[in-house]
This record gives sequence, structure tokens and C-alpha cells, in this order.
Amino acid sequence: MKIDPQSPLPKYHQLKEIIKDSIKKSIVKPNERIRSENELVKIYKISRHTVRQAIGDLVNEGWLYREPGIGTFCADRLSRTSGKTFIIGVISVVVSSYIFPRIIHGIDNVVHPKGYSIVVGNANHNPEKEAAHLQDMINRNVDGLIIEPTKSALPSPNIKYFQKLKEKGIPFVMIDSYLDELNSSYVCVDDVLGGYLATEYLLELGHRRIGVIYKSDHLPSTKRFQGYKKALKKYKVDYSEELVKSFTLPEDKNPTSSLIKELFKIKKPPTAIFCYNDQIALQAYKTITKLGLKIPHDVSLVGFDDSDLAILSEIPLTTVAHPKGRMGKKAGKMLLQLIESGNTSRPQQFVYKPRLTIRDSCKPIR
Amino acid sequence: MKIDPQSPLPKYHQLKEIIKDSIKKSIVKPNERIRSENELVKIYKISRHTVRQAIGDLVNEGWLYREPGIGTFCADRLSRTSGKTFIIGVISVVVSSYIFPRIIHGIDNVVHPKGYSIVVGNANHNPEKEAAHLQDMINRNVDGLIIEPTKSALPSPNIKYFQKLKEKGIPFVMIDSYLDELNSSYVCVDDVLGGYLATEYLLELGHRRIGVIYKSDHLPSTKRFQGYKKALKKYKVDYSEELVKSFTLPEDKNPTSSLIKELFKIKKPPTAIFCYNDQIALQAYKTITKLGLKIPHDVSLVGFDDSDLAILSEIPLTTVAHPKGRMGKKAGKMLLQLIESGNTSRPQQFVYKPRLTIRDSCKPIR
DNA sequence: ATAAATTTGTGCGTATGTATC
DNA sequence: GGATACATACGCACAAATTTA
Repeated sequence: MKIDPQSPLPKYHQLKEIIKDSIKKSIVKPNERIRSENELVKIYKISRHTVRQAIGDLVNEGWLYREPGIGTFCADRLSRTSGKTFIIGVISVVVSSYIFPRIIHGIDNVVHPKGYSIVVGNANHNPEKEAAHLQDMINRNVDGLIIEPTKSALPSPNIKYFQKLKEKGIPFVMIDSYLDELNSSYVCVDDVLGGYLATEYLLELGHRRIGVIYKSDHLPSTKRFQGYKKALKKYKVDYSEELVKSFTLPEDKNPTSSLIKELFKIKKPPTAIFCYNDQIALQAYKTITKLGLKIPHDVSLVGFDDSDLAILSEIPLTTVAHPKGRMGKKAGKMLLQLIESGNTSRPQQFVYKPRLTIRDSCKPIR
Repeated sequence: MKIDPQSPLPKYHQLKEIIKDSIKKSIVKPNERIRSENELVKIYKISRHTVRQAIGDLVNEGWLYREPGIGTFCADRLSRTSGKTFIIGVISVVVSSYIFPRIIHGIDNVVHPKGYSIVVGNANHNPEKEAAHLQDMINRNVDGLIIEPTKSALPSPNIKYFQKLKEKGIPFVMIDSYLDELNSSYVCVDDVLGGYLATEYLLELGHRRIGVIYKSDHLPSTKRFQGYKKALKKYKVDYSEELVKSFTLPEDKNPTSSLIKELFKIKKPPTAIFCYNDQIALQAYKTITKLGLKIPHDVSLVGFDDSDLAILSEIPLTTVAHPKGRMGKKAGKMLLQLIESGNTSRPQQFVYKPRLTIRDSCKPIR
């Protein structure tokens, strides 16, 4: 391993990686001396200052410790993790959604027996609040983070915080969404497949005019919409702009009602509607009923998430199952492993295959 | 303040102390720029390297943060000035209920702007888990606690923990329930009045056979039941044991379905049913519908909480409004005041007067 | 016991790069 | 573009701690 002066990464950064690597690969073991500063200077042909900067960082991050007059040593994992706070941060888009409590419950289940507590942060759809919470969690020295990113379909203004987490060696797991640039750990559902399954089901029932409502700044939502388009293509059904409605407002101010009204104003209104989540689906349900149409007789309706709401509604809702609790557990387990391995493991990624839960809100077309 | 080259302390160390001092004495306030590196070089007649070493240390220790191209700033590390942890614990009976997220949201709203973070604990209906969380929160030196006690209608096995909190001077606010013995701060709704209002409404509609379902180990629930009895008495309607059903299982395993079936097996079945919360009410709804009865035509139904579920159900549910978010805010505000007054204030108690939200699930008796 | 060698710690000077305003 | 601020990098010198010849 050498240091490349042309690399965009600073030399001290490269050296840090080299040293960390040799620790990760157990080339140097805990409490074993690493090469002296002057040796490193000669080996890598860099200045002593640069070497000191790299080592200083690693000491601060808990990888090494120095003994004046003796040398620099590899810290053992115990002392590397002894600064643990046993706090796990969970930053969520909205705490008041029906998904959040299940996720928390799942995380709590795996994390509490190991002595960790959960600190919650409510981004409330606001990237700035998300940033504030991220900084706060960093300041609090959380052992790890589980994040459901806000406005995930847009370029995140908070990437620098995620990179900061990486630099600081604080492991994190994203939930529901992920940022391509980061190559981080995440757990999510295959939303494209979910959207596909929902749409396919409606197509199989003979529907050809299928409306769709999605939230354009929400990554899972846009993927569900992609799945919708994919299914139409597969079934050679024309894609029609007028059947597609999207919005960006926070869910609690969503314009579903007027979107639905627009959908039924067009010449050939839809015979079925796919909503990107159950909350929206049930509001659609309300509006459709108010328009004097019956579900499933006149209009078929598919939601997403399989929330409690779906079962409790008058006509139980056909919906795509979202393994909320299991995702929480999975995210918790991933994070624990990352924490306990000293964040040295490869990023872990898990994608749940969604299934359609067929209830009574859809009917073959007349 | 100057730097003494003769001092046994290294110069960068002296500079660190100077900077820390100016932060401690609020000469520079959080997020305010400190002097640039070059200014410090001139002022203290030391090299840039030395300045960078001092600042680098303080950044690592959380006193400062740097912004390339802009300057170096005082961090608002919260716990620096006081022994405070700026953590508020929230222990809830079930995190996965529909009440919890609203409460959290309310608490977060008032508490986050003041720099506090929320640690959640999920008792999951289990007093032992509650105890574990209480002990954990004490160990973590939380600045205050908000607790929704488990099995609140029974003598609490965890009183000793609450007394420990008092001894340690850790303020806490109970939510929804309270323990008489403690004379603690709490915020709740007048559940007796709520139960009374619900029952009175049904009585005014002419109902005389009013069934009731409640959870006998849950204080608010038993109070709602008391309100039910009070209303019957006021209207001189005989109280009938066979119309009263109760259970103790966790809500997610509740036996509502069979309880409802029992209620409609008796000779003179009820014409109306009051359920102690909306979740139960909606399950009752399902079962009643399955029995071939129509709501509100054959049976009137009243819930409690005014949850999202209540609006979304087929026949919007008449229910007693529970100010979830406002209660969270109130509890947060109370706790902040207790914390900031050094827990010297009298215990504060706030009781919300509930109101009946009349929707479509009730009808005058035929 | 001492001196020499090694290793980290402190400190200075200088140069160039990059981000921001 | 220019000024300013922090970031990276090199080289040198000496001090303090420790080991070893």
C-alpha cells in the first residue's frame, strides 16, 4: 500500500486508512506497537508532520494510543469502545406517523436487551431540523444512528453530516430510503416491486385506467410510482399523464381530496387508484365515497404499508405489506453489529420483498 | 491573558485554557466566531502551528467547530456549563399505540428548542420493564422524566423508583395517570367526566341498555367506567353487571371480539356501547357488523381518544376528545419549569376537560 | 551508571490549496 | 478578482521519556 500524491484524498487521510486497514486485518494486534513516526516518514515518503496528523486523528478516534519515548500502539477493542455512551439515535421524518412507533418498537426490542437507550429526533419533514438533530447526536456521542432521511428523493442537503459520521466512525443505518452517494448500510423494502405488484394486481383484474397518487420528494414513493410504470409497460397499457398526481406537501397537509376530484373530472376517469400509502388511500376512499362512487364496485383502491388503518376501514383495504416492526428489528441488529465490530464491517444492506395483502377494496372490472 | 514561554505548561495548552475561559465566561457565545488563527498568532506571538494545535484539540473536545473559509466558532455544547445532561426521559406503556407518537411530538416541540433530547423507554405493559427503564434513566442522569405509568389502576410495584427520583431531585411529570401516594406533577384528562359525557350523550338519545368495555388495570380506563356509572345514577338508570365487560390483557391481544359477542348473547342486549378507547371501539364496530347489526341503526357506539382511526372509519366515530399533542406540550412545559426552577416548585397538576366529538356512530333509540 | 539511540512532544517558518465572501 | 479563513504539507530544531549498549 502506497500513498498517491495525485489522489484527491489528503495524504494524512490515506495514511489513516492504511493504518486502520492493518488494524482491521489484524496485521497489527491490540497493544502491539506500530511503526514509529520516523519509519513511516521513510516508508511513505511523507513529512513527519503529516504522519503526526494521521496518528493524532487515529488516537482521537480511539484506534491507537501513544506512549512518549516508547512508541505508538494499537488500542484494543475494549478501550476503543469503552467510550461508549450506549445511546442509539433514531431520526425520523415524522414521529407522528403510523410507521414510526412500529419501527421504534422493533429497534427497542433488539437494542434494549443489550443495554442501549434510544434517543429520538423528529425531523418533521424539515431537512434543517434533521441537520440539527444529526449535529446534536454527534455532539452527544451516540454509538450509532438509525435515520429515515427527509425529502429523500431530492439531493440531500445533509450529505456532509453523513460524511461526518463516516469520518468519525459513527455507524449508521438508513431506513426506508438511502443515498446512493454514500454506500451506507440500509434496510428498506423493494418499493419498485411493491408498486409493480399493486399495479399488476389491478391490471390482472382487468383495469386499464389506473390512477396513481405519489409524493414526489419521497424516495420510496417515487419508486412505487416507478413500479406502477413498469407494470403498465409489461402489460402494454398506455401510460397517461392525466392519471398521475403527485405532491410534495407534508403528509398531514396532503391535497389528496382535490387530487382525487381532479382524477374524476377527466373524460375517461380511472377505474382503479393506487396510492403510495394507506393514509392517502383512506383519504382517497373518503373523497371517492363523497363523490357518490362505491368502493370496490365503481372504483378499486390499493394502498401501501398495511397499516392498522387498512384493516379498520369499512372495506378492508388491499395494500402492499410493509414489514415495519421487522425492519426496525433488522435495522437495530445491523447497527449493533456495526457498533460491536467497531464499525469495521462492510456496509450491510437488506431489502425486503413486499407482498400484496389482498382484502376487499378491489374488484374485477365490470 | 498572555502566554508565558517560561511556563512548564506547553504554549498550546495555555492557549487552550485562554480560549476555554473566554467561552466559560461567555465572552464568546455559542455559534459566535472566535479570532482567526492569524489573529491569534499576532496577539499571542506564537506560531500558526501552535494555534492550530490548540484549536484542533478544542474542536476534538467539542468546544469549537471550524468552517473552512469562514472561521472558527464556539460550539453550543449543551452540557458544558452545567452538570446537566439535557436529556429528558419518556417512559411509555406502549410505544406502538396511536397516542404515543402524538405525545412525543408534543414534548419534542417544546423541549427541542431548548436543547433537550428525548430518550424513550418502552414499558410494553410490563412493570418490570418499566422499572428497568426507570433505573436506566436514573443511571443516565436524565434532567427529568415524563412517565405514563403501566398498570396504573393497580398498586404500583415501582413506587420505590418514583421515590428514588424524588430523593435524587430528578423532576418528573406523569401523564394520563397518577399515583395518589406521590403528590407528583401530572397532566391528564378528567376521565370520569369523559366517561360521564359519553354515557350522558347516549342516555340523552334515549338509550337505557348501555354496554361498556374497559381495561381494569388501566387507571384512566377505570375512571371512564366510573363516569359511566355516575351518569347512569344521575339519570336513574339501573346499573347492570351483565352489560359491563372488562379485561387486563395488553391492548394488542384484547378480547374485544368475544366480549362483544357475550354482550349480544344476553336476553336484553345493549342498544349502545361505550368503549374506553377508539381502538377497542373500532374492533367492537367490526364484530357488531359481523353479527349482522348496523351502526348506528341497531347499535350506537362511542369511543374515547378521538384518534385518527375515529375519522377514518366507515361511520365516523363519536368519541371523547383526548388532547394528545397538547398534553405532550403541557407535560414538556411543566417538566422544563421544574428543571429550570431546580425542582423547587410545587408539584404542578393539570387536568384537561374532555369534550365529546359527535360524529355519526350514534342515533336516538327507536 | 552513563551515554547514545530511539521515540514521542512541542514549537517555529514557509508554501500552497481550497472555500467563502 | 482579491482578501480572508481554514486545510494540507514540507522541513527543521530541540525537549522529554525510555531503552539499550
